[in-house]
Amino acid sequence: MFSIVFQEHVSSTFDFELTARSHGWVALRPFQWTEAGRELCRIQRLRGGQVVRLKMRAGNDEHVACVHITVESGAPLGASEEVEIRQGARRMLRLDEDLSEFYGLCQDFDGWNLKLAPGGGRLLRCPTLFEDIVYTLCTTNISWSGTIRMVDRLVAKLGDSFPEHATWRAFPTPQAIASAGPGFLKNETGLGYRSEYVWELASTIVEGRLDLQAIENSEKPSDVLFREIRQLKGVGSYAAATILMLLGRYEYLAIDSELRAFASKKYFQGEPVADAQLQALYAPWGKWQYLAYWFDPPA
DNA sequence: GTCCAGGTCGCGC
DNA sequence: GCGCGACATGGA
Repeated sequence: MFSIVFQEHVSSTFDFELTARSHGWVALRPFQWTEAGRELCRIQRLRGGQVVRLKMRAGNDEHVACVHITVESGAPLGASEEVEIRQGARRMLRLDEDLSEFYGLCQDFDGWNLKLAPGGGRLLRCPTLFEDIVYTLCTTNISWSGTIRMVDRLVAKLGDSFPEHATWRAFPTPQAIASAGPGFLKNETGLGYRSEYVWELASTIVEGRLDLQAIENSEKPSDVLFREIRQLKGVGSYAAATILMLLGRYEYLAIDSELRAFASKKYFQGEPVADAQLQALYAPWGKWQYLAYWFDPPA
């Protein structure tokens, strides 16, 4: 077994643990948080097919925030594989995202008292947008325990294994999900009616009819992107707003039962709240609305 | 059995 | 554009 350590630096304020545990993604396979080592682990399949294990932890450099990435693999890594791992880690931890404007607003926005510790505000992502979208589809119309279970089975049934550890599996590729077919997803992963959506997403990618890389790198305004993402089967306004968040765009609120309950309790004395009222509530935050909600402390 | 979960689709109006 | 029932699955 081979092991190597990379180091990634962050230019601005960054707190590794706050980032790793910023929202539910850390509980979804193949992510794993190890409390003892304060490590974020993930089994990852590289484009070339090799399956590696990443263990990420805070760096101990006093002057520059950094992340240590230990990579375990069955074979030595090539240069392109190192680049892929580094880029994946930067995406997961949003090391290239500039939140300084949001930090500034948190300091001095009248009437608001967001609970954002220094170096927080970066919501964990998967190494690829595809995985983020599948996760998101698995959060729709289901309890959180159901989301965990569905993703767990998806990985267990269709993910590639780490060498000599059959149960350490990476997230399935679009190819694996596309060729498995909707019937397999429905019968083996418990995705239920979402099976069609996940299968269609994977298939359109495999067939080249959907270019997620183009969406990832798009310079288009967020409202245009929102409408494009919204075209994906199974992606409504909640999911589209969530996916925009995962693209680093925070101007759409992901309105779901959780947000409704939270805002109703904190701002409307427990009364039912219309979506328009929720929009109006966080509208002052402009392009930072999603984060404003996420770090808005309970009453 | 019934209801609902970090919703969305397709229909009819 | 808006309101409505159906949708798979598992837990309360």
